[in-house]
Amino acid sequence: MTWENELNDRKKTILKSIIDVYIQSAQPVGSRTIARKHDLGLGSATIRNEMADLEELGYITQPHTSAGRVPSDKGYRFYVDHLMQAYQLAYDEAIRLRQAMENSAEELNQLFKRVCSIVSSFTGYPTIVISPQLSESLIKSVQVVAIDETHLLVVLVVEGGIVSNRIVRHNENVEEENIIRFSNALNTKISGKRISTVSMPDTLDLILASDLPGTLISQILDAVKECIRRVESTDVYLDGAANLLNYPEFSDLIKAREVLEILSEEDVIYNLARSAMQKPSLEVRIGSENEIGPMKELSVVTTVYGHEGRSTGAIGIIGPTRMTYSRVVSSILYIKDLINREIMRLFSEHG
Amino acid sequence: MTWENELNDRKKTILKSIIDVYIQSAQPVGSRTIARKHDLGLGSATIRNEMADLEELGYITQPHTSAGRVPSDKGYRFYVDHLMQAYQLAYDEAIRLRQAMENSAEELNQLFKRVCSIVSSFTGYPTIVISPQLSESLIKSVQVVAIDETHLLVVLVVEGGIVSNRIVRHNENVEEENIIRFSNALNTKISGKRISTVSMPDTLDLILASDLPGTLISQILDAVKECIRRVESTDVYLDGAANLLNYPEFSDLIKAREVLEILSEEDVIYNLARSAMQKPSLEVRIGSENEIGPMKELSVVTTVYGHEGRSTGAIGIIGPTRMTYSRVVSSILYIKDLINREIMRLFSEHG
DNA sequence: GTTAGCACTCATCAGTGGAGAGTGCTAACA
DNA sequence: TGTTAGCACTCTCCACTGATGAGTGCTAAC
Repeated sequence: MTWENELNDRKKTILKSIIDVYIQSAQPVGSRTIARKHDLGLGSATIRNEMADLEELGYITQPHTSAGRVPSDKGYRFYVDHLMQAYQLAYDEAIRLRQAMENSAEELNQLFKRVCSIVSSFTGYPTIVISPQLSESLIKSVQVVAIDETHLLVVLVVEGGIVSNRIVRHNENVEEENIIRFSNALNTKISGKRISTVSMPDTLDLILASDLPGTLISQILDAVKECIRRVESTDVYLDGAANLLNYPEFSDLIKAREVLEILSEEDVIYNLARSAMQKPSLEVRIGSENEIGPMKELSVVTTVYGHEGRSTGAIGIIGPTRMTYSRVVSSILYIKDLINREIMRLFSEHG
Repeated sequence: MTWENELNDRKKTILKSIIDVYIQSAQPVGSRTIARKHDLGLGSATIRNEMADLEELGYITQPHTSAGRVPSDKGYRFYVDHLMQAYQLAYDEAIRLRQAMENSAEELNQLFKRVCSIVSSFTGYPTIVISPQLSESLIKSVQVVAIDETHLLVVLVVEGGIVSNRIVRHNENVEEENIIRFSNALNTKISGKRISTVSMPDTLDLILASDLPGTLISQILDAVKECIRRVESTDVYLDGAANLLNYPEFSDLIKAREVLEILSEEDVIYNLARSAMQKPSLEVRIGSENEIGPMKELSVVTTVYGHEGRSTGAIGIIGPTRMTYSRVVSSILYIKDLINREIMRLFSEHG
C-alpha cells in the first residue's frame, strides 16, 4: 500500500478522533469539536486545514458546505487497519457471554441458533452464522435398517454426532438377514472415509455380498448420496435484523425496507458469510467493498470458526458503516473461541 | 349478539363502502367519496348523517374534526363477520399457487418453509406456519444400532416419514448380537403405538430379552424419550416480516421496530398460531382482540391444516388491521387445501 | 326523510426569517 | 514556516405564517 504514508501522525490522530466521535454521534463532526474534546494542543483553525487535506485525500467527506465531516469508506478502512484501538471486553461482559454459551446446546444446530441470538443481542447488530462445511469430516457409520415390509431407513453418521437419514420405499420381498449383511458390507466400504473423497462402492460387489436385488441396491446408494449431500449443505442462521432500525442511518423507510429485504434472502446471507471463509481469520468489509447494491451502506465483520482446520463455518455481524468496529471485532473473536470450545465439547461427546 | 340488528341495511351498505375504500386507500374516507363512488342514490349530506350514527355506535372513528372516517376494530369485526364478499382467486393466481406448491418438497419441514415463503410473497403480508403436532401419530419403528464400540444410535420413525435420532455414548463391552436382540424387543413393544399414549417398557423385561446391562438400557430409554419429545415439539416458520414496512401504518419508525421485534420472538409467533388451533377452521383476530400490546394494530388470520384430524398444524397471515381480509381469507383457505394435499402425498410415500 | 348550502375546523404545504454550526480565507503572530 | 484569531459566507434547522382544501355539523327548505 503506497498510501499508508500519505498521512503524518497528526493527520492520523485527527482522522481517528473524527471517526471515533462520528461512530458515537452519527453526526458530521466539526473542527471545534475535535479541538475541544481531544486536547491535541491545536486550535480549530489548524484542524480545519488538516481536515481540508484529509478530505482532498478522500478519507472524509462533507455532506454540504458548512457541515462537519463524515468518514468515507476509505476513512473507515484506514481506521480499521491502522488506527482503531483494541476494545477490551469488560469483565462482566465476558462473563455474560460465557455463561450464555457454556453447555447451552446439545447439538450443533441448537448451538448456532443460540449463538446467533446471543451475539445479536450483545452487539445490537444483526448477526449471521453459517454452519460448518463438513466435507473434510469423517464418516463414522452407514446403516440400513428395515422399518417395515416396504420401507428401509438409511442412516449416515458423521463425526461430531451429525446424523442424516432418508427413507427408501421398495416392493421387494427381502430377508432381514440380507439387509443386515448388506448394511455391514456397505458400512465397511464407506465408513472412515472423508466426505469429500468418498465414492460409492460398486453395485456388483454389494449384490454378491448381500443377495439383494440390484435395483434396490442402487436405490439405497442414491439415498446414501442424498444423505451425504444434506450433511455437506450448510445451514444459515440470522437473528436481530430488526436491530438495524435502531440506527439513524435507516430512519429512511425505503432504505430500511430495502436492507431488511436483502437480509431476508437466504442466499445473500450465505454468500456474505461464505466469502469470509476465504480469509484466514478476521475480515471486515466496509460499505462499497460489498458488491451487492443495497449493502453499500453496511459493513460486515466476519470470522471463521472451526474444528481443527476442517469443518469450518463462519459468523458475521452486520451494521451500518458507522459501526463500533473495535467492540464488534473483539466480541466476534471472543465468541469464536467460545464456539470452538463448545464444538470441541460436542465432538468429544459424540465421537 | 344483540347488536347484529342495530344496523339497518343502508347503514350496513355505507359501512361496507367505507371499509372497502379505506382498505384500499389507507386514508380517512369522507362522505362525498362514498356518495360519488358507490351510487347509492344518496347525497353526501345523508351519508354524513348515517356516518354520525355509525360513529356513535362505535363502528368508525374520526381522527379529528373535519377528517373523514376510519373503521374501528368493531367495524372491521362486523365487516369480516357479515359484510365482506368472498374474494374469488383469479384463475392465474390459483394456478400460480398450485404450481408453486405441487411436489415442491420432499419432507415436511421443507414444505412448511416453502409454504411460508410462497404465502408471504403472494399476499404481501408476513406469514407464519407451525408444523403439525404429531402426538396423535403412530410410531412406525424404533431401532438401536451400533455405530462404533462406544456409541449407539437410537432412531425413531413416525408416520409420514418423520425421523428423529439420538446418539448414546457408553463404556460397556457389548455384543452386536445383543443390541440387535434388544432393538427388536424394544421395537415390538413400542412400534404401532400412538405417540401420546406410548409408555416406556419395563427395564427388567428388556434385560431378560437382551442381556444388556441395565444402566445402558435406561440410557437408551432416555434417548427414546428424548426422540419422542423432539418429534412432538413443533417448529415455527416465519417469512416476509419486512413486508409490513410497505404499509403506511408503519411509516412510524418506532412502531415498525416494535412490531418487527415482536415478530422475531419465536414464542410470540408460536402462541399466536397456537391459539388458532382451538378454533375449528378459520379465525380472524382483529387489532385489540390480540392480547399482546404492540399487536393491537395488527390483525391475524389463521387456519388449521391437518391430516385426518390428527397431526394438525396452523398457518397464519399477519397484517395491519386494514388488511385485505377477503383476499387473505380466500388465499389461506386455498393454501390450506394445497398443504393438506401435499401432506397426504408425503404420508402415502413414506408410509 | 332527504338534501343544498353555509359556517366552521383542522391538516397540510409553501414561504419567510432568524439562529446556529461550521467552513474557507486572510492577515497577523511566534 | 507553521499556527491561529477573526470574519464573511453558506447551509441546515426550526418556528411561524397564511392560504388552500377536504370534510364536518347544522339548519332550513323541499
